[in-house]
Amino acid sequence: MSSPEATPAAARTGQADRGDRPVRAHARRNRETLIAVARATFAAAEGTVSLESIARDAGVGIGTLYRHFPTREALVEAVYAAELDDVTASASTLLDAFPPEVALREWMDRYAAFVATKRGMVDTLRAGWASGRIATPTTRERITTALGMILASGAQAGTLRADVDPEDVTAMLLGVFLSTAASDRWEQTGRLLGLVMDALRPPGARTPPRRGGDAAGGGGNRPSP
Amino acid sequence: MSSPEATPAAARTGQADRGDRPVRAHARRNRETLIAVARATFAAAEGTVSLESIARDAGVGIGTLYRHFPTREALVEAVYAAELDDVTASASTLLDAFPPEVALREWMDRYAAFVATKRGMVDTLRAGWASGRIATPTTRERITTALGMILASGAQAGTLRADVDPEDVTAMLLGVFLSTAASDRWEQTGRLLGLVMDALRPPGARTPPRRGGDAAGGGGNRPSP
DNA sequence: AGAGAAAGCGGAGGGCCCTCCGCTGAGACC
DNA sequence: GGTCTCAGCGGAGGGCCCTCCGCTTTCTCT
Repeated sequence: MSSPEATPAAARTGQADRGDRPVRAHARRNRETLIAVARATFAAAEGTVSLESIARDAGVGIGTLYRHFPTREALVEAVYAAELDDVTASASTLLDAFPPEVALREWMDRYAAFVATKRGMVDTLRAGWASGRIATPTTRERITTALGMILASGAQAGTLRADVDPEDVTAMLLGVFLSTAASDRWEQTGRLLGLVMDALRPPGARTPPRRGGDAAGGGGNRPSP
Repeated sequence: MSSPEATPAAARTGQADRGDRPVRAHARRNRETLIAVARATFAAAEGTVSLESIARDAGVGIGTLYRHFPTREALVEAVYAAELDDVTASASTLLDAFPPEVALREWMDRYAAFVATKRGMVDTLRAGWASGRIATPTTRERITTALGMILASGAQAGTLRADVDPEDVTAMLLGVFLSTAASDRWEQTGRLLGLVMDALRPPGARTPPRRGGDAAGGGGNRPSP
């Protein structure tokens, strides 16, 4: 995802390529092809996906796939990270539109929906999350940042606790997804997220009736998709 | 332990029931050897364990291992289930000794500690939990039953919510373990269990200062980044 | 005791994972 | 353009997973 290495202004070749060409063109293209094929394959497949089939479909050798993505997790994370922007970006959008505690629940739902579409890679994603191999520096941090923004806003408004570490909430969410997002336990995911919400409200502010709509003045189930 | 149907060890009693085929003595011994070897190997190993090495160490062919345990999960669950009794049994013991909400937290801690010792099989356990392949009929149910006992007791005492499904709490716990029990995030596990406790208290009964910036009771010395 | 049946055994085999390494050709420099 | 060089390529190879099937051993019945 990043181009760390910096070739010292190799720009002056015949055709200037926007000033920065650290990687060979063909290598970059291979990488992109691999991600594209992987995304499609992961989305289509239900169970495990063979990396060799991805390499084959992308028209490269298995060695090339492993050159670009040293582990299965690396490839999965690349696909996952590439699509995560929508989720993280929606945090501030939601905060503009709703009070923090409503925005939080809504954001959780969106994240859950996002994860639910990752069928073909859930297993790997799961293993990677759990072991910290995935998302420690990159992805998880982005999630935690988005989450932290909402939590801080709610803390200021007094509708969310101020004494929780956003990282703990991230872990909690991943845990909920890990334990429910695999099968068809979609409603259970919703109930568990409700429990998480309950844990995040300040002592006095819990809404007694649990089922139904949490309301809070704005309709528990948001109108948006 | 499962032991689907244990015919009286009619290894070679003169008369055996004809409707009911006893398991051959040697087959049973093989099964037990496999579980014993697997338990030792899983406990010793840190990462993934080769099933072929288990079969080899048990002195049987790989085919025999797969005959007894058709999937890796089946073997892991057999080992796991065999040691689960201590945990489930402790539920009623704890209820005798403590008020329900204290017993609940204590029980969670014990379960967490138990899972934490399962190092060599966490990955498989995780995948099995998440997919429902493990523990759906057997193990998970035992956990849920133990948990339900504590929850019911707390509900009656008014110190725990009455409107939560024990199965949801089981899923929540598994989620917490799934997302933290892998690495050394032991203290995070504690904090997350604290959040779960908060979610399970009835609206009025939350203890305001207890957890938070500092820690829950014992040694939450986690530095927040 | 002897024989027949089938439960149970073991390992070959095919597929996937990931590593390693010799070769090719893109790009830099002349 | 021509040459040099190493980034990048591809696939062979070793290990593990799991299946399949012919052979062995145990148990039952006579």
